[in-house]
Amino acid sequence: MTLDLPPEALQVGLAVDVVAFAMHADELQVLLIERRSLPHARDWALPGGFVHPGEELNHAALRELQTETSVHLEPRHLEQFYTFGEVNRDPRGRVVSVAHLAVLPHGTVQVAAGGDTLRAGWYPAHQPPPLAFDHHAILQRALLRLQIRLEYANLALEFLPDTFTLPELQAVYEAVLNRKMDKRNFRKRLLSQGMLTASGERRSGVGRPAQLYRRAKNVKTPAL
Amino acid sequence: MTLDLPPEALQVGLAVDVVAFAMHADELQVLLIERRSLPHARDWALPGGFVHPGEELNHAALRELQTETSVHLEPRHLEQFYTFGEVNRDPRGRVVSVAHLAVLPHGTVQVAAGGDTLRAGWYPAHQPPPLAFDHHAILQRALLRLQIRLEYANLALEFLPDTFTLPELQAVYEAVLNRKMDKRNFRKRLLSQGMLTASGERRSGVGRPAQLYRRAKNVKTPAL
DNA sequence: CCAAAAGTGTTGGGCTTACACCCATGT
DNA sequence: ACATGGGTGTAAGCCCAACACTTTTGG
Repeated sequence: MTLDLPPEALQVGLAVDVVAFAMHADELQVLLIERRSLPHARDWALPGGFVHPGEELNHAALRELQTETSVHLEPRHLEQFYTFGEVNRDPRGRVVSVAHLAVLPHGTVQVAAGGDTLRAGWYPAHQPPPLAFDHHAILQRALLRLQIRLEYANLALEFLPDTFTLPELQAVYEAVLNRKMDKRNFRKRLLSQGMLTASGERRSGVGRPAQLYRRAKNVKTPAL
Repeated sequence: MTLDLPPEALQVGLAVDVVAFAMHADELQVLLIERRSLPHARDWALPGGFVHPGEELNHAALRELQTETSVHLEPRHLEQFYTFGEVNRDPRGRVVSVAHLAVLPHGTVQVAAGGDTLRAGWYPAHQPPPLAFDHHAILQRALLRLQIRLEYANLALEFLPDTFTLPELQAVYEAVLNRKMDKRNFRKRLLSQGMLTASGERRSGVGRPAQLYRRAKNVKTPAL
C-alpha cells in the first residue's frame, strides 16, 4: 500500500504572484517590482515567486509580497483570485501561478528593493507600464475582481486608515471603479448601510474640516 | 544564459477536479465517481486527475470529465473557479488542484465507469454523500460560484436543451438557488431581459402545453 | 472676503415583491 | 368533468439617479 504520487502525475513549478493595490494621490496604484534576473531581467513585473516546500499558498503570497518589496505591513486583505497555468507562460518550463489579490492600507507607499528585486514602486493600476510574462493579463483580472469585491464585500475600508472621512472613502470607490460618483447619493448609500460610525473628531486641512468615521463594530467581511 | 527553473522552484503534482452540474428530476445534481484505487478507494469523489505534460488546464478538465465518466458531450460551460493547494490535502504528497465548474445540458444523465472509476452517477448537489479528500469543500465553493454566475451570466440556459419552457427555466433557477420563486415575477423579469425568443411551438404533456422558447440571437455570455 | 472643500433633500422613474384566478389540454 | 400544469396584471415599497446651494474653515 504505497502512498506516493503515481508516475503519470505531472510535476510543475508552483508559484504565486501578488497584485497589491493601494491608494496614493487619489489614484489606485499597483505594486510592481523590477526584476533582477532572467527571464525578463530589468522588466517590471508583479511581485511573486515559487512556493516553498510545506508552505501554504496564501503564506507564500504574503512572504513574496514582504521580501520582494520590504513591505512588512500586513495586507488588509489577501485572497487567491485566479490560477494561470498556460503551457508557455514561462520560458523556463511549466510554471503554474496562483495569483493573489492584496489590499494595503493607506500610507504603505514606501517600498524598497529586496530579494530578486532591483526596485519596487507604485504605478497607476489603470495605466500600468508594460509587464513581464502574462502579468498584464493577471493585473486586468485582479482589477475586475477588486471591482466586484469592492461593492460585494466592503473592501473599500481596507484601503484606508482606521479613521477616515467620507470624501476619502468616495475617492477609493472612484479610483477603483474608475468613474465619478455623486457626493450626496454616495453618502446616503454608505451611511444607510450602517457600517460606519462617526468618531466625532475632525481632521484639519484646506477648506472645511470633514467628519471622521470608523468602521462599525459589527461589520463582517463575507468569507468568499 | 540558462532558462531552466531555478533549483528552489518547488515541484508539485498538478491536478484538475471537475464539479459538473446538471438538472435531473427538477433537482440540481452533481456528477460523482467512485474511486477504484487508493487513496480513498471506493469512496465518492469529484472526477479529476493529473494534468498531462503540455496540456492546458481547461483541456485537462475536459478530458478528465470525459474519460472518467464516459460523458462525451461537450459541457455547455467550463471554467476554473478556485485552486486548492493546502499542504496536506492529498496523502500522497503535495498536489495542487485547479477546480473547474462545468454545466452539462439536460439529458446528459447516463454516465458510465471508465479510467480509474468504478461507477459514476448523479447526486443531489445540495445533499451530497461524503466525499474523498477536500472534495466537499470544493463542491461547496462550486455551488456558490454557480449561484453567482447564474444571475450574472445567464448560465441557466446552459442546463437546458435548445428549446425549453419557462417553467423548465424557472425550475433551474429554483434548483440552483435552492429557493422557490414567484411564477409571474419570474416570467416578467426573464422576458423583459430580451434574451428569450418564443419559438411558437408547444410541447405536449400533462396539463396545458407550454410555450417553447429559445435563446435570442444576440445573447452574450460575459467572459468572466 | 475669498478660496477650498464639506455637507445637505427632494423628486421621478424603474425595479422588485406580493398576491389569486382563469386557461388549455389529456384522461 | 376533473386533474394537471400554464398563463396572466396590478399595486406598494424600495432603491437609484439626477440635481445646486449653503456651511465651515484657513489664508
